[in-house]
Amino acid sequence: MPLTANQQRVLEVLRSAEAPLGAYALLERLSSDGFSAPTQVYRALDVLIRHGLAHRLETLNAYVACRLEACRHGLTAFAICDDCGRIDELVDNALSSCLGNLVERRDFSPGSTTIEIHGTCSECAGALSEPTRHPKVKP
Amino acid sequence: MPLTANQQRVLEVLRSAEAPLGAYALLERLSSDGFSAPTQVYRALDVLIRHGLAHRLETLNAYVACRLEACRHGLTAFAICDDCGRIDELVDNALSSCLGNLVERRDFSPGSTTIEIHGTCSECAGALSEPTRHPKVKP
DNA sequence: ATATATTTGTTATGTTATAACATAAATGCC
DNA sequence: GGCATTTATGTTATAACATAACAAATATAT
Ligand SMILES: [Zn+2]
Ligand SMILES: [Zn+2]
Ligand SMILES: [Zn+2]
Ligand SMILES: [Zn+2]
Repeated sequence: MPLTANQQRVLEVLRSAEAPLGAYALLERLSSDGFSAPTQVYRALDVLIRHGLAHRLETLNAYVACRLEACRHGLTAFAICDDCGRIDELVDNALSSCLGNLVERRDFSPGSTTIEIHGTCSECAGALSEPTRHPKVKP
Repeated sequence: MPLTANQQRVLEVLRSAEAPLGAYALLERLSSDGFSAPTQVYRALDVLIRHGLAHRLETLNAYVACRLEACRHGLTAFAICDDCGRIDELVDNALSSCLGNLVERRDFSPGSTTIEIHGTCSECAGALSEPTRHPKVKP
């Protein structure tokens, strides 16, 4: 199922970004491309997310392009560096089964699961005093 | 450290609710109590959350009273029933160590972690055709 | 009692997301 | 090709969630 022009444009901007972008930040970057209202961005994001090509980060109200193949076949956790804003996607069988067991014990039928880990990435932890690249990130 | 009057009032409303409440829903229920602006609710919530007496559910933009003692001593996951709106707090050592291992392998230093599992609770799964109690919940 | 800090009230504004409806473009059928 | 049906897009307006800024009131400490 191919993407429409708008959907491709949104995906390209997400892919070229080093950190998550909010819908209005996307809108700004796409205004030269004909986008004029948030609806257009949200509509494209909706499709991209349903296709697994992008993710919404609930704790940031922001969006990223999917960068992990395995992502479609498992539960994905996001490691979010609060210093540089970068996102790492984590898929792990142990984690999936852990959560599976946990909800099974409660007779809970899981649909979608959100896991977002805030903290400091290895690069930012190493370079203690260097300037950060994407300072606009929530604590 | 005792709570102020406003903080207690917000906490009481949260405790008496069967499902998470948004800040403006809280404001409505507290308007007869002198609350007149969202700031007042958010300020109280801020304190309650910092004290571990309440939680914010990122995927719902809503708030619940903490109902689990163990909560303060571990990573808490929230099982959110999309049918009835009820929340179950889950603390599990296996899950914690799973996540710990996972981030350690990536040299990521975790701060706070958000885990929210949407799905259907056992009661709602059992009572297949009964009317739901809190229909206003995101999918 | 008076200075200090904290809490509260109030108004305004910022940020994120959706509703509603009109237009345009693609798709499938004859 | 014409025509109906669906899908995508553009546009305007509004809803929902959250914070900034500042003044007034209250608590606390010396
Ligand atoms: Zn992904
Ligand atoms: Zn970093
Ligand atoms: Zn709790
Ligand atoms: Zn339920």
